Amino acid sequence: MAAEYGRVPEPTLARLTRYLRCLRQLAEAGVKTVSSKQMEGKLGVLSAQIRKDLSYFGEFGKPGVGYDVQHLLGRLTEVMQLDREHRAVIAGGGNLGSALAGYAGFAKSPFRIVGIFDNNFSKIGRMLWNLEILDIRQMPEINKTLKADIGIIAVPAEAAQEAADIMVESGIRAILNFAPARITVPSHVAERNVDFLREMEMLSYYFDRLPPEPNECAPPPTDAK
Amino acid sequence: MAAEYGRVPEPTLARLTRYLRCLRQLAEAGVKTVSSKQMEGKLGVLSAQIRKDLSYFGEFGKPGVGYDVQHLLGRLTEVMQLDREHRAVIAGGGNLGSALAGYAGFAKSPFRIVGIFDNNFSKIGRMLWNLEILDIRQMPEINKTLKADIGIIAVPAEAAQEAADIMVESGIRAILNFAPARITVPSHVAERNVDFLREMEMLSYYFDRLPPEPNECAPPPTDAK
DNA sequence: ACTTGTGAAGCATTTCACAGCC
DNA sequence: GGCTGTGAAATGCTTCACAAGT
Repeated sequence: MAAEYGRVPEPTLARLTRYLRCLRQLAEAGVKTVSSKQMEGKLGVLSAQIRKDLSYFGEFGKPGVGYDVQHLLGRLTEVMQLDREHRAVIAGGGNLGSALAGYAGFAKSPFRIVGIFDNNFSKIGRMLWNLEILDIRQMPEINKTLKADIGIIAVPAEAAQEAADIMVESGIRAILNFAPARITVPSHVAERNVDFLREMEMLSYYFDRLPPEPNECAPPPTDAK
Repeated sequence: MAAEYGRVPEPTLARLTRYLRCLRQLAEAGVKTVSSKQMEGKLGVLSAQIRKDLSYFGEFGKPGVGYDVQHLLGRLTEVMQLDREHRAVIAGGGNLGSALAGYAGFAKSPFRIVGIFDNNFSKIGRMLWNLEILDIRQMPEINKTLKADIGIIAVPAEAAQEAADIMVESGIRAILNFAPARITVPSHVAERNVDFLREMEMLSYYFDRLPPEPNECAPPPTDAK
């Protein structure tokens, strides 16, 4: 296990999760076989890109035929390590932490929320869904039994680094940071950011820089490309 | 207005939002002047990268001195069009929509949530924070008065495309999609995705592919600041 | 006839390195 | 001395195009 594949580009990893979703749908629909060209039609990713992405992890297809849906689904699930349960704790019992703890989409995923923590005494002890909000200062001790390896940061920007530090001390190996602030973690801890304020700011940039809405007329032959 | 800068790489725009946050902090701290090298120290972005990014939009610095914090902050805020209010509507009155509608971080941003919609009659009419949940089927009509230009999709994956279509029909010009599903929009509408399940799946990949935790030995010369 | 897997070409972004200015 | 702005080099990712397999 934990096969070594050399450095895989991050965009490839991101697309892999899309291939997986597509394959799950195909499997559910009972489709036996799929070609990279068919997936291009469904996903809008060039077939050559799909084949190149898959080639980082092995040879899964048969020339002239395509890929066996079940087999490819299984292999990619292994590659992404989504074939085992991942236990996660949340830091922050506010709106966002609460929404994440109750997210229905986790049910069909390998991720389980096993603990929720806050530093605010008015929240500690309260129930959120089926979990009691615990004192974040006790996370290192409590996680010896919780055994979570993923930490989700859902606290205000100012508290994000502090939460990250406690998670690292608690033995967390991967952190998903929702706070609009950069955190620093040691190199043995994986980290990704979900920063929706940034995404909104980027949307803002594109205002008045989009093509005009086509009305009824034939589009002008401006071939600005 | 709406100055044309040629094609700006997306990674540059993403970093611009980080420069802005850094500059706001510096301005608040009363710092007058900053060099790209100092920002490299704070952000971990190479000074040459910072200067190249800024060069897409103009020449803001003085050789030998650096950048005037207030001036650069103002110019970048204009460039990103964050100097005017953006009105946003949310589709989906569940956990996530509710958390977004109540997000305290919007207070210090140019973004205002002006409406929240759902298709579920058991939710329509209920109050969420200070807003009544409205019938999403009426969004095209209601948005004539709301005049929102950003739409936030916080519905389950299966309903995401439907929500996007109604938003486009309502005159929305930019969509932020939180659903773990790809949506299709016309080219005059900007679109970005916030897909935290994907981020968790990518974290999963890195398990057992991280360097080992250092124990007692001399700390590595990581110059994290 | 159709599809995979992959070198090689093409393109985009990052990093280097330095002339010019304070 | 220190810093900016920017061509040029280096790197990394995507797309092409085709030999080989079914």
